[in-house]
Amino acid sequence: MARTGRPRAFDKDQALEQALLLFWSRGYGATSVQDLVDALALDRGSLYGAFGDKRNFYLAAVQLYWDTYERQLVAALESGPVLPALREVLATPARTQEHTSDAGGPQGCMIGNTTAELVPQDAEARDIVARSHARFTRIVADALRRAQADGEVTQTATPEAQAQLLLFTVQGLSLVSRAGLDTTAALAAVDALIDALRA
Amino acid sequence: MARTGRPRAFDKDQALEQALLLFWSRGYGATSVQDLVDALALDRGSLYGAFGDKRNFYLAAVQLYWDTYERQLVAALESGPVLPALREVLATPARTQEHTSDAGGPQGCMIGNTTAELVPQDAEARDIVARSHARFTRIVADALRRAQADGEVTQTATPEAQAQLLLFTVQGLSLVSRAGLDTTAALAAVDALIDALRA
DNA sequence: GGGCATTTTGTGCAAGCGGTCAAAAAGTCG
DNA sequence: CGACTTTTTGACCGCTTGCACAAAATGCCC
Repeated sequence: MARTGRPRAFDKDQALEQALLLFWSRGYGATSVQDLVDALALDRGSLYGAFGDKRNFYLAAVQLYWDTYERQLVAALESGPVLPALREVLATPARTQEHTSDAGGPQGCMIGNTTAELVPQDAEARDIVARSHARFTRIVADALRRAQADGEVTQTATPEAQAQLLLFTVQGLSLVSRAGLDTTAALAAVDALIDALRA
Repeated sequence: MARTGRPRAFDKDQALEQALLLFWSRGYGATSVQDLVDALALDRGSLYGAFGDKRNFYLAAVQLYWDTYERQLVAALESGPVLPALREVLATPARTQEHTSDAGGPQGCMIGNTTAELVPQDAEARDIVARSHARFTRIVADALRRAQADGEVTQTATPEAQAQLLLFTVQGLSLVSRAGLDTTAALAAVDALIDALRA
C-alpha cells in the first residue's frame, strides 16, 4: 500500500458532514452533484475520487447520521430513569422542527427520509435502514427491560413491543413534522404515550 | 363554456387511478413522464392536455388517494366500538406490506411518501398533506371523544392528543414497513398501543 | 354538411443530470 | 533532484428529463 502522492486538500470527514447536511435538507434526488460541488467547494473529480458515485456518497452520509444518532441514544438511556429520557428522545424532533420549519435546514429523520426515497429501489439502502431500526429497538428494549424490572415501566406489554411502538412513533413524528407541526399538540401526544408506559 | 370538440379517447378518472398506482409504487421523482405514457397507453400530449404538468398530475393522484382513504376511515369508525376499528386501521398497513414487500407494488402511505419527497420544497404539496393530517386527527379525535364518553377509552389524555399519537403511529408504521417488517412484532406494538388506550 | 372546438399524434428541444477522462499540480521518497 | 503516486482541475459526454408545438384527426352543433 503506497502512502505517497499528492495529499488531499480537504478534510474528508468534514466534507461528509457538509454533504450530510445537504442531503438531509433536500433529499437524495433533489440534491444534484453540482449542488454538492458548490456547497463543499471542491471539484467534481475530487468528489468522485474520494467518495465514488453519488449513491455511495449518500449512503455514507446516512451511515454517519445513524452512528451519531445511536451514540446520543445510548448516552441518553444509559443512566437514570428511562421514561424521562425516552420522552426527550421523542420530544426533540418535535421541537427541533419548530426552529427550522421554514428555513432550508435539515428536515425530519435522515433514516426516515432514506426509507421513503431510496429503500424501495435500493437493497443496500434497505439494509442500512433495517439495521438502524433493529439497533434502535434493541437499545430501547434493553432500557425498557431494566425499567420494567425497576417498576418504572408497565409490564402490560413486552419491552420489545414497547420499543417497536416507540420506533413507529419517533419515525412518524419526524415525518409528520415536516408538514408543519403544532408543537404543543405533538408534545401532548408524546406525553400521552409516555404516561401510558408508566407502571 | 364550450362543450363541443373532439371527445377524449380515454377515461380520465381511470387514468388518474393508474397514475396513482405508479406514483405510489415508485415515488414522484423516480416516475418519469415516459413511464406514465407507457403505463397509461396514451400519448405525451394527451397527458399534458388533460392533467397539466407532471407535478399537477401527481398532486391530483395524492388527492385521490386521500379522498379514498378518508372515506374508508370514516366508514370504519362511524359505528360499533372504536378500539377494534382503530386496531384495524393500524394493522392494515402492517399486513398489506407483507404481501407486497418484494413486488413492485404500492409502498407505504401515499401521504407519508409525499411528505418525505415533496413537502420540503413544494408549498402546495405541504398544504395537501397538512390538510390530510388535520382531517385524520379530527375524524379520529371525534371517534375517541365518543368512546371516552362511552367508557371504552381512557380519559387520561385528551382525544386530540390520542388522535395525534395515532397519526404518528400509523405514519411511522407505514414508513418503517417499507424497509421490511416483522409483522408479528408490528402487531404486538399495535396491540400495546390499543391496550394503552383502553379504559 | 360545413365550421368549429378540442384532442390526438409525433417530433423535437433546451437544460440538467450523473459520470468520465486526460493533463497539470503537488507532495513523498530514493 | 528527479521519478513516482495521488489529487486537482476543468472540459466534456451521452443520456434522460420535463415540456412545447404544429399538423392531423374527430365528433358536436347550427
